[in-house]
Amino acid sequence: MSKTKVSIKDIAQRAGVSTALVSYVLNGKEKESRVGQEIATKVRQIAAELNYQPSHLAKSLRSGKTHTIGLVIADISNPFFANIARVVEDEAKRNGYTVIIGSSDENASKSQDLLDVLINRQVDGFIIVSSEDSEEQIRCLNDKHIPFVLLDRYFPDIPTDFVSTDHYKASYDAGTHLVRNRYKHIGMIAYDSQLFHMQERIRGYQDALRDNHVQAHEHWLKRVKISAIDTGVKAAIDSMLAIDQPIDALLFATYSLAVSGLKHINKLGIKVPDDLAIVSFGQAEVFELYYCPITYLKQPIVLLGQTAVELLVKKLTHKLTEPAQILMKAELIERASSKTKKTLTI
Amino acid sequence: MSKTKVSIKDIAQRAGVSTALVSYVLNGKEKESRVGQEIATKVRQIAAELNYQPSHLAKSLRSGKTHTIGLVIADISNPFFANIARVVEDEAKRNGYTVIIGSSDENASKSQDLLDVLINRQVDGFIIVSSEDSEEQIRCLNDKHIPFVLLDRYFPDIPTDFVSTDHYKASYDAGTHLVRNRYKHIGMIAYDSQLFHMQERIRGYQDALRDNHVQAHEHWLKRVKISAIDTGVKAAIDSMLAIDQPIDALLFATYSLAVSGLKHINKLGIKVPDDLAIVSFGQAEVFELYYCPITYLKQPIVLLGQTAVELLVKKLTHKLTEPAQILMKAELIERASSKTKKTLTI
DNA sequence: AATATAAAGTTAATCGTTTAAGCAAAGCAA
DNA sequence: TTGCTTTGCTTAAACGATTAACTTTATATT
Repeated sequence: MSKTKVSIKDIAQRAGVSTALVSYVLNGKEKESRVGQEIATKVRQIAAELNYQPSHLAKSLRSGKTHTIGLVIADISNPFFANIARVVEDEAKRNGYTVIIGSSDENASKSQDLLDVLINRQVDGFIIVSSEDSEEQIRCLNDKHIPFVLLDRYFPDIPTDFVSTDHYKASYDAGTHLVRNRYKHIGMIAYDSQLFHMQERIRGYQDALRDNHVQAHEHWLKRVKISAIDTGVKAAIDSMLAIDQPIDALLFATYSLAVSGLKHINKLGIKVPDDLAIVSFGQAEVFELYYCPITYLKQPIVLLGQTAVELLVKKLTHKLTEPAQILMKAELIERASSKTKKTLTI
Repeated sequence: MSKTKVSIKDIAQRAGVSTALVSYVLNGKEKESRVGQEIATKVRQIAAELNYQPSHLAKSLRSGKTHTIGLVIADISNPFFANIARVVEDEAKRNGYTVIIGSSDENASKSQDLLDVLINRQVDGFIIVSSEDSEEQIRCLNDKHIPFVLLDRYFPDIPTDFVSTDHYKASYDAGTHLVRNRYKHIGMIAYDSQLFHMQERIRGYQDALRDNHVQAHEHWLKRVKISAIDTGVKAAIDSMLAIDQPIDALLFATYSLAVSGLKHINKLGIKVPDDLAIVSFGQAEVFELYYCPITYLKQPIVLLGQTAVELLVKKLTHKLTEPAQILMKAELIERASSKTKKTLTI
């Protein structure tokens, strides 16, 4: 009923003591500060009676710690990031932290804005899925000694902590899987991005072909601008099918590319996997429910998110000294979309 | 380079004035506070030089306003909520607010925890997609005069502001659509929930059948526990197909139910729409990419989110006096999964 | 008895900002 | 000269909590 929030001062008044004493008691520092037993219990009781809730703001202002983590992702409405966000949220809560999420739209300037806003809000640290052209921003955070952990994407040239999937290996596995299943004309659609994880996915694909003695065709690899996925993917697929050695298998570098690509493939009336085998990064219901379930690379989202939080919290509490750079394995979930190719029996 | 954050005090020192003056200038109160022209520009210049960023914490502590909105949803990893979250995030940012998102898992106690944490963080207000059994919590917020706007779900018995889809009409439209397309045995799978929006969806379905002179069968409506979706949906579908008048069309009350249901339907080898027509609430890629694209009820997510933020901001700035209760229409997107039933020609 | 130690609590500064109230100097009118 | 207004700026309290440093009283030690 009491309109005003109850503060430490109110408790002090009722107990007839100073605010300092109340603070000591409520922070469990009675021993160090030699507070009397009776008065301590009295204070605690009054606090309970008044349903005292300490002010986060005041605490933070004093301590410089907000117990808040900034999570910077590309887009919360993308299932991959939404799942990451959920894991981070839960794990952070377990550690007494609150998360503020911001979407950068894979855009350097938005990403910078976000960082500024969050720094201004004095988040204690960041978990960042870096976006295109944000290398300088990460360098800057490093220089300013702002604690952060990179998630899923990292910059090999910057010495930062990170938790990431082994994108190279994942892609390599996907390529090898397709070759083993007798596909010989394997295409890949990736983002037109300088980000290292994308380069690694591409390199993994290329090495897989090379190591398996498949002569890659230059038109089998297409890079699509992130700003125009649908038109880019459409053009890429059309061209990959029109060349002299048309593809019989296609690897999508991301979930969004796959969704866009599958739409187009449906429209073209192409049959998966008989006309075209499919493997994709990412995971979602759509891969399960497609008429021909899609083989995909399942990233260890829960572990990635949990580890990132764990690492960051350790940094924040100075329990982490040496740099942590963690790579995790993606799992290839084999479904019908890439099953062994039927060879023509003449 | 300067290690410490620059405060108003630093500026005051350099300018040789008091902190009060700096504050006046930086808040554009030079006129009211009769600050000299020269000194004002000097202060502004120094602030720019030092790249001064006011401390949100201090401001908030003083003003009691954090310019933060708490968004309480069931689960950020669910596409519907993820999309809502994205819209709310963007719209809030446009208004100078930061959003803290929390997932309640459709669970009253988690929801209460969330509210407590966020109130303690002194968010200025809430946007809430209420969860099961949270009616009392909403009443409580109302009593405490904590500003909030309900989103998508509301309680008819509590006088609150809300922005919601017209669930009844949406469901009614879906039912009518199926009847018009010659389906006569129409089932519905809903959540076993007391929440009004779910009751409305059910009522809409029932009224649609009644108004179209379809005699409903008691086993055509199944309520599934939210804690065991997969098993519940499986049992529901099995039973709806096993009865004497098996269903030829099925309406899913939510996206999650549909995903679960479609999985099972696939496993059973049931053909959509020939064996069973499908309509579902929600929207997602999976509905587009299913072998037979799914007819769905498209909720005006962007408008819902934007309006909720707009309303809340108005409340927070006292520009809203009378209660706002807004219902928006869902759009029925007709796809192949509910196309006109082939009637047997003998 | 003199002094040291311990016990129990208070004072006041601090975090960074806002803002009501105050003060001094100058301008103006009578 | 006296008094009033205006201008330009400062003082200090407040928001709510923490904490180093201090005071006071009681008890123990030599």
